[in-house]
Amino acid sequence: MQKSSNESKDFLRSIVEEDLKSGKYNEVHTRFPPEPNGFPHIGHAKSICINFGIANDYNGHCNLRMDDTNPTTEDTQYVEALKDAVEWLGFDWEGNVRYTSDKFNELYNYAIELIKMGKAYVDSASEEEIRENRGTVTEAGKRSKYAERSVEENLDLFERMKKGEFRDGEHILRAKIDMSANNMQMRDPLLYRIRNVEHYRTGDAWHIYPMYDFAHCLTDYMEGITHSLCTLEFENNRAIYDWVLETLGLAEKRPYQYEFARLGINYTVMSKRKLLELVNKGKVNGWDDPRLPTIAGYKRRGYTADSILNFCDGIGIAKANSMVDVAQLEFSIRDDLNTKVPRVMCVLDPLKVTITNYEGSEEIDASYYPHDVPKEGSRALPFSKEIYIERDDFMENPPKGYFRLTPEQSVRLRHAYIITCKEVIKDADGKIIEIKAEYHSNSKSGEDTSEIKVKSAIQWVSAEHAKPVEVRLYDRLFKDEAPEGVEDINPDSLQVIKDALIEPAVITDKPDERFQFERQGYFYADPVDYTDENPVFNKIVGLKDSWGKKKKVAKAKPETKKVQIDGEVVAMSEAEQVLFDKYTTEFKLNSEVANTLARDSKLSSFYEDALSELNSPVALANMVSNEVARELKEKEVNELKFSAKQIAELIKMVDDATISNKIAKQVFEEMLTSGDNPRKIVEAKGLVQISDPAVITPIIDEIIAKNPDNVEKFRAGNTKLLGFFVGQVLKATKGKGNPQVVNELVAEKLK
RNA sequence: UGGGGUAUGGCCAAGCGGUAAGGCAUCAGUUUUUGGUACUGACAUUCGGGGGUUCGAAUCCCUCUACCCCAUCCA
Repeated sequence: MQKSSNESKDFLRSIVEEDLKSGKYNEVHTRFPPEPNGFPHIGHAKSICINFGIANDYNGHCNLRMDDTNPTTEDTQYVEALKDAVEWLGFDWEGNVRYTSDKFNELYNYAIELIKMGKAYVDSASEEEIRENRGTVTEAGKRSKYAERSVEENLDLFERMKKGEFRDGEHILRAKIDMSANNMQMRDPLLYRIRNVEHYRTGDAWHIYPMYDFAHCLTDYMEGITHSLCTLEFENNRAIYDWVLETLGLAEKRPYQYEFARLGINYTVMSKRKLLELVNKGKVNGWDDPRLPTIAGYKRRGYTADSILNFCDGIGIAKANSMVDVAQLEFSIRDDLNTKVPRVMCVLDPLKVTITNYEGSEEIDASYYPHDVPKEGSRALPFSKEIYIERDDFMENPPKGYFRLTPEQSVRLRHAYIITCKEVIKDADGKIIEIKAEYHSNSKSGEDTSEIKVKSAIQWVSAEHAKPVEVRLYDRLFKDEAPEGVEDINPDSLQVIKDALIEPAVITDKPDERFQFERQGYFYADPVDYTDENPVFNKIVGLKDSWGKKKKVAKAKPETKKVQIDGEVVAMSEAEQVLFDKYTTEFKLNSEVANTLARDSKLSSFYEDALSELNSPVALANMVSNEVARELKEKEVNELKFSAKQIAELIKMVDDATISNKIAKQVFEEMLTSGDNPRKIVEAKGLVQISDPAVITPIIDEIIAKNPDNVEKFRAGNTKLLGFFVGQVLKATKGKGNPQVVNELVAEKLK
């Protein structure tokens, strides 16, 4: 579904929309291109949502592509996990899964083309030499002595590489770009390496494999991708992406790469390396361990696809590295399950309660859903003399604000009766082992005439009817907000309760696979270990617990104010200093403007040119140091469509009050693109400013009449609204109102 | 240190010269037979710091600072 255009959209969608509108492409085509060398995690989910989501939003297509160019790490079990993840999230890759390995032939031919163009060469230097010759971030690299080989020799060598005549590492194919490029990626990047190993799909057909930088752009191109969306760490690689396509002359409807920030979540790790380590070291039970941020883990834990989708939607897409709070994810799943899932009762830490004045048993018809969830359904809930309640729900010496059962405070058994504690029985160590209580026969849920006021209703199960179940309680895997590695693991991340007690309907009727255990949280029947003999439930997420939170002492966080250090400004050269002095003393420019001008020779010469046309040093300086400077950042003076003389003319009109500063900027924008004379623009658009109060006042009156609320707010002290009114009036005059006059008049009127 | 990026409340995030959106979290209150949910309200005189331009700056200019990425025959 396409978002309405006034809704704010992320920068990627803005780009896509723009490209569609301009006709750059007729249709969007994205791709989700993981390497099948690990299990997908929630960061992949974000990428999946972006790529497939954008394709869906704009009626385009999205390919699922295995970027399988490195035979040593990849495996088919990972491609299955990847396919499963995309499918589970509800996306459709339309047709076959794509593989970069399916394009090995075409890729090889493109490499040959590059060699023939003299743009690629076979380097026979050792790995170490290549690294040394690459230089450092501050020093240029040195081109390999093999770079001068003839096209024929390169072709011959490359073919023999392909045939498997060499050992790993003996030769390598590189692009011939620029060994002194500031962008390290452009220092003759590697294109093909020899790998005498089997590829999980192509077997032993190949002895050479393309590198990411070579394969990715071309595969995108061959698949007809329009927008190649990847994470921030590939920003530097964009230059090669463009170089390969441009060099090969693949300009028509070619894809362009855009980068977004990868997802980080606190209290967990997201890197493949660290995830693999957790699995391999046995810190968790496999890739689908419910504590892991893998898709398989979330799935097994009981997260719904909808909750993941909503989460991804909620966190947005931007370019700032960020760390999302797990609370956001937890909100997504609670929010989703709240309206979907039946409520049942389960006691995790049982405390026996004997109801001394109750005999026999009965079945209560109890709704699965609370009053505010519009779903139907109920179960038979057995009640009897002996029940179990949660140990936490009784306290002999309660703190203030405790709502549950105490010797003095009665409590309701959810869906059943109110009970009152009569006796507390303890063992030799003083541990409470049983409560003797009395029930109030006229207090039954739904037909209560007892008029007893209780502060809460607690969960319980009938001792005789309850079923024992295993419950696995998960907490965050790491105790550190930004964990480094296994040393930060939370030792209590998994707690297994072997003998929890659950009401029978859950086991016998199986009304669902996800439940809310009332007052505790959401739970999921473990898809792997659950059997009728040994039911197992995973805790998905706890309910919000404002009581538990209240009990915790709020720890004071040390308020550390960040100290801003001011760095040293580079000193001016002598010539710059001379200019600066001249500007400040002779022309009376303020030091900031003088500084900007003096330090930039393009600006200062432009300024002086303009000054020779019009003796208005301050106004010209402001224009040049602010507006012109922006244009001269990336352009040379001769690339500008406007001249210093035209700027002088523009300022002349400001000086003689023909136009306002605001209009001057508007005219300047126009000059930027059209190169027209400012006077001509002003005349053509009728931009002469309106300063006559007689013209402006009625407009102000109208605006004031239209916005009574804001007038009131303004008069109540919200002086920021002055800007609002001035803006409105200016808008009404199409920008021609003299802002100073408008400002004064508005302020006067609003008094 | 060269290059490429990014800075808006505790965490995400809109905003593109005219009243600082929204979500999560937090704190109050109302409803409630879940200390859940729902609802109501509070929560940035200020946008990394400092200057400048402008009637008006988170938005334009200058400058400083912090953080991230790049020197794998990984992707």
